Amino acid sequence: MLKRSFDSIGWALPVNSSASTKERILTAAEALFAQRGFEAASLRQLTAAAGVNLAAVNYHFGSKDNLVEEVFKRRLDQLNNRRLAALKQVTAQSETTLEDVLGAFIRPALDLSHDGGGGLFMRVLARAFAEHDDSLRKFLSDNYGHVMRQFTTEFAKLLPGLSKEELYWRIDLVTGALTHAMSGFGIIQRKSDVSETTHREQTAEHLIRFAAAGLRAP
Amino acid sequence: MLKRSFDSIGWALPVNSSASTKERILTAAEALFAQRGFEAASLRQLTAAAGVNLAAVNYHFGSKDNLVEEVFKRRLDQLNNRRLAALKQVTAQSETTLEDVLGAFIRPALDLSHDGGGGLFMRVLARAFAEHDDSLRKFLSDNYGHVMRQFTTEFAKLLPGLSKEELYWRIDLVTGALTHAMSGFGIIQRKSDVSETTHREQTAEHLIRFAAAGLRAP
DNA sequence: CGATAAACAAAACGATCGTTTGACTGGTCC
DNA sequence: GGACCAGTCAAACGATCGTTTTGTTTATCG
Repeated sequence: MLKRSFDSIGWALPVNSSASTKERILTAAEALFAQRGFEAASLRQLTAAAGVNLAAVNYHFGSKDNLVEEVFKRRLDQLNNRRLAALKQVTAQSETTLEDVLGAFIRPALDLSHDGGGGLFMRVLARAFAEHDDSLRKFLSDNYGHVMRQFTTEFAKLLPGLSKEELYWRIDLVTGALTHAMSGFGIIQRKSDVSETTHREQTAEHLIRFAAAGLRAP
Repeated sequence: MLKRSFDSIGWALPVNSSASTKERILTAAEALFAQRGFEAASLRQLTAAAGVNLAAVNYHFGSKDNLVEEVFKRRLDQLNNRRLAALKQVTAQSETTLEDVLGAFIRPALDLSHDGGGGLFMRVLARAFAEHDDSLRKFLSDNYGHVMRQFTTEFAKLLPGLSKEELYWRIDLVTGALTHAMSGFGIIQRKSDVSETTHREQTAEHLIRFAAAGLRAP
């Protein structure tokens, strides 16, 4: 198989021994999926990392596929809720700027990369994006659709000169830039003398500045 | 395993029966890797699609890993050459605009998605991006580095007001938007009444307009 | 022609995969 | 106490994986 620099996990998983078996599986799954991908991550690696029996996955989740779906749902619901809450907050202000809405779109996504105990989920999502599965597309559309529609409506208000098609295109490109930044693949790497929080805020600022100008393009 | 809408390939591969075994394997591999991923695509599916014997892969390429690398190299070399040629052409003009350089960066990548017999490679690349493997990062850096440096130099000339760090960030975000657009995952889908060529040119125009504004952001 | 080597094909190899089975545990309720 | 049940565990199942082996065909060249 492909030689990877992490044929063994290499770092200890933060297994909370007091957590339930289900929780421990979910936590380990998120990390392992992010690191190895859905197909390459085996249930034997996963259950060993989680400190549970091999059969526990099929017992608690029915199948590996269901586990994948659960890992997704857990984080996507979080992201959706935070995005909508942030959007509600900025639109409640007397004057809402494009940067405000972009912040509500971008910051919860970047935040997700480091809290909730995981922080690797965005890589999972980036991988899933790339997998380009039709059933995944439908799943994301079902779970993301209403959020994207709300943001699109707000963007449209703030960019009245844009045609619908042009607007869809540009939001799509913003999503691409955001996904790329989140996946951490880009050339920009956090320097060791910058804290994770600071780096995330810098990323958000760069993204918002870039995206705002792109959206406002003539 | 994950239920996919294409558990069987579903469409006939354009296997040129006169092509050499090596070529047929490479062509089939590119399509299958794009569709299923590197890990999920089995040599049995691959060789069946290519119309060659199972052992042919290990005979001609040594291993599945080497095959993956060859698939990459073949397309990346093409992309690098076309980008550099396009860049050389626009910088030879009396006046080079930011849009020109962006076109030289973006158009060869978009073109790659539909010619050369494959057209699925960019999905492969997008997947690879998301896999976030360190060895892959090194591989891409080795094969991409000099091209990116040349483009960065040109961008720097055209955007004298930008700090180096800011410039790196913005080029990275442009790359993200480009990758996303190429992967075809976005909400924007080609309509059936638009030809592939037209759709590609529209994509290029949207991308260039968006990226130029983003790069020029105050 | 005979020799040499590259190319192809069929079959099997050991390993690993997701999943299932059946036994055993500890606790809960009648 | 005995019946019940969710949970855990070791062990095994059949399938599929990448790779190797072994033998045959095909082509090249002295």
